[in-house]
Amino acid sequence: MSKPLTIGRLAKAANVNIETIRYYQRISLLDEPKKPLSGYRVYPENYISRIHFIKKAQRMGFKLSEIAELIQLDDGQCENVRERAERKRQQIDQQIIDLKSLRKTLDVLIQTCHTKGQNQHCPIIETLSS
Amino acid sequence: MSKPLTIGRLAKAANVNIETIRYYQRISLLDEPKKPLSGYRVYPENYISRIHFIKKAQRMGFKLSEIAELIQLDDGQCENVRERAERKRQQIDQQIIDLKSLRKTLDVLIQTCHTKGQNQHCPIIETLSS
DNA sequence: ATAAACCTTGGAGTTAACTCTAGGTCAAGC
DNA sequence: GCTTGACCTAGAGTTAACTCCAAGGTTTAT
Repeated sequence: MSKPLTIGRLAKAANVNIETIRYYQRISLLDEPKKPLSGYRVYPENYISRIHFIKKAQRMGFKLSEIAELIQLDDGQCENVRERAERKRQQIDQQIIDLKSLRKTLDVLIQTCHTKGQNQHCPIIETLSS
Repeated sequence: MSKPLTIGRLAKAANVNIETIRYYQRISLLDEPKKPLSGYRVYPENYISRIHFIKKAQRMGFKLSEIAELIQLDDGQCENVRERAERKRQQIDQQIIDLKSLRKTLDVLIQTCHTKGQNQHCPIIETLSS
C-alpha cells in the first residue's frame, strides 16, 4: 500500500515549501488534519489539487484572502453567494480586457521592432494609461 | 495659468498616496524631477498616466520590477528587447487562458445556484486544479 | 537498534510594497 | 507679514506572504 501523505510529501507533490503549507494552515486557508494520538498528520489526496488551485489563483492576481473567499463560495448556502460570485466574475472580465489590451500593445511593439528596426519610440505606456 | 503639478497634486490626480510616489522614486520606477533652486519639484503631466499604467499593470499581477522592465522596453534598443516582449506576451496569454477558465467555473457556479437552489456542492475547486 | 530523514511547535527573519513620523523649509491666502 | 497647509529629507513602521530556525519527538532504512 502507498505511503501516507505526510506534510513533506504533500509539499513535494504540490511543489511548494513545507512551511507554506503550515502558513496556510495558520491563516486557515487550509484545514489542519487532526493529529493522530501518535505519529504524523496525514493529508487527504485532494489537498494537492487544493494547493494547485491556490497557486493558480495567486498567479492570476488574487490575494490569499480573496482565494479564501472563492473557496468558501464552494460550500456556502446559495443566498448572497451568487451575488459575490457575480461580482468576482466582473472583476475577472475587466482583468481579461486589460490583459488583452496589454497584449495588443506588446504586439505592436514587437511588430515595430520587426519592421522599423531600432530606435523607434513605441507607444506602450501611452496606450495603457487611459 | 494652471497651478504647477507638485507631488501632492500629482498624488491626488493619480489617486495614490503621496508616499507611494516618493517610494517609486526611491526604487527608480519613476524619475525624480530636479529640485529647482528654490521651491518645490514640478512634475510633467504625463506622470499621471504613467502612474495609472503602473497601477493597472499591478492589478494584472505584475510586480513592480516587472513593470520597470515593461517601461524599459519602451526606450531600449531593439536587440533582445523583442525577445523579452515576446516572452512577456506568452505569460499574458497563459494568464488570459487561466482567467477564462476561472470565469467559466464561476459561471457554472452561478448557474447551479440559479437552477438547483441551495446546498449544491459546486465543482469550483476541482475544475481549477488541473 | 541506531542513524538519517522526517515531523512538531513556537517563534523569529525576510521581501515587496507601501505608509507613517519627525523635524525642518517653503508659499499662498487672509 | 504671518499663519497654515504643502513640501522636503531621512528613516522607522506595517502588512502580506512567505521562509527559516531551534529543540525536541517519530519513522524508516540499514
